[in-house]
Amino acid sequence: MTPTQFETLDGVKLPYPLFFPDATRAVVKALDNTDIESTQTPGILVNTLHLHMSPGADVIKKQGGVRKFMDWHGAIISDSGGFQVMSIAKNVGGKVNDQGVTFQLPNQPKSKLTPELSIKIQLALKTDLMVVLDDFTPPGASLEEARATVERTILWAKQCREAFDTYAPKTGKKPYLIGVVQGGDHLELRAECTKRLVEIGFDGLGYGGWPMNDRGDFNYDVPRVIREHSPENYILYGLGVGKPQEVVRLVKEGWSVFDCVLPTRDARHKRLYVYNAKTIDGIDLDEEKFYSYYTPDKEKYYRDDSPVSTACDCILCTRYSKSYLAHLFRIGDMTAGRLATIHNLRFYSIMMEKLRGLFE
RNA sequence: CCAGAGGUGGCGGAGUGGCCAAUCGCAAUAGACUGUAAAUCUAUCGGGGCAACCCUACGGGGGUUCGAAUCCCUCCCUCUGGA
Repeated sequence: MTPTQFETLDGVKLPYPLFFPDATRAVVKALDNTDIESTQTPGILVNTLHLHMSPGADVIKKQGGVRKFMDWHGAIISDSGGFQVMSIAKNVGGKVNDQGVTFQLPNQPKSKLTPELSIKIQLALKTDLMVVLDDFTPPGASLEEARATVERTILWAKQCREAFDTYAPKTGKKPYLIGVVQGGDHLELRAECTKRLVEIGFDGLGYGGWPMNDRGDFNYDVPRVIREHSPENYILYGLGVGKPQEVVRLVKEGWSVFDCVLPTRDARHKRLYVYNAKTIDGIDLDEEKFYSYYTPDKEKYYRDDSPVSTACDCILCTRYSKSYLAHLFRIGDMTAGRLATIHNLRFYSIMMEKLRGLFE
């Protein structure tokens, strides 16, 4: 049986599937909590490494966890910093070895992360779901390179499991602990990695990072293989997944948790998602093209007093016109990014509501 | 009327004899963005062949020169100060 509900540390139960927008540094860019709540977003994701660097786990621990720190009432999950192993340590500055990772960004203090420290920080953050530190397999990695990252990922996964069992509270609800499958495009390696992680034992498995092939197409073989080798009751989590159609398809294939920067980043970058249907009831996620991109600052919208979408009940669509939004983007006001982000998050939450039927 | 300053591509604004179809910024158009180094980045941006080419272009007209947005003459217009 695929799990049907996600339980927070406070005992709040949320129905799957769940999409958590990224609040990497304990803030969804351009929004405050009342904005996020208005989009009916059930939870958010924060990042271990970023919060470790600022304000520091001690600051947040002292205040009782991120939830209290930022006064967020929904679910809150954390990423380990594993993705930054690739995006920062391997690309910009830093070192990776079996002991852990050091990160060095220009004009920033050096920062270090080990599997144990990542878990300790996440426990201090008091998130509802946490992820093991993993060694990212870069896109296009050879079998040999991929195997090396898999071995290190397994090693770290064991250490994370041990750290979790040692330091997690002995009583009460514990956070979910998620292992991460690496292995790149090598399916047999993905399968092996999955099996070995299951052997160690987790509440679920995640994978992601850069799930596209060379042509930029989403590779659905990888999640399929992971699913085939995972126990029925595992939470399957698409880390950093994905575009709307990708989320829809993975939900249909049994994946239940997602986080992604796309809706929020795209919003700030003037890409809004708009359902092709005229009303919310009319939305059909089974249609091949169920949505379109809307670029808000085009000249042709300067005088358009209609709403961005009639198949949306967000603040932007119920209150403001295309013309007003175009104006806000044109003059570069922050409110443009805010309204666009609210809209895109509502787009995703509507999508997840529609997908809920598949889990009942 | 006199004295200064100036008129450059949709706009702002460089360029003062050839390397200028003309730096750059804005606007416009197209694209990218997937466990956030990102309110970012990339490309195009006079017309046509869409390359090595040709045409129309730097207020109008005329001239000097092998060659002018750049020099000279003249006209028109704008701004500032003075009668």
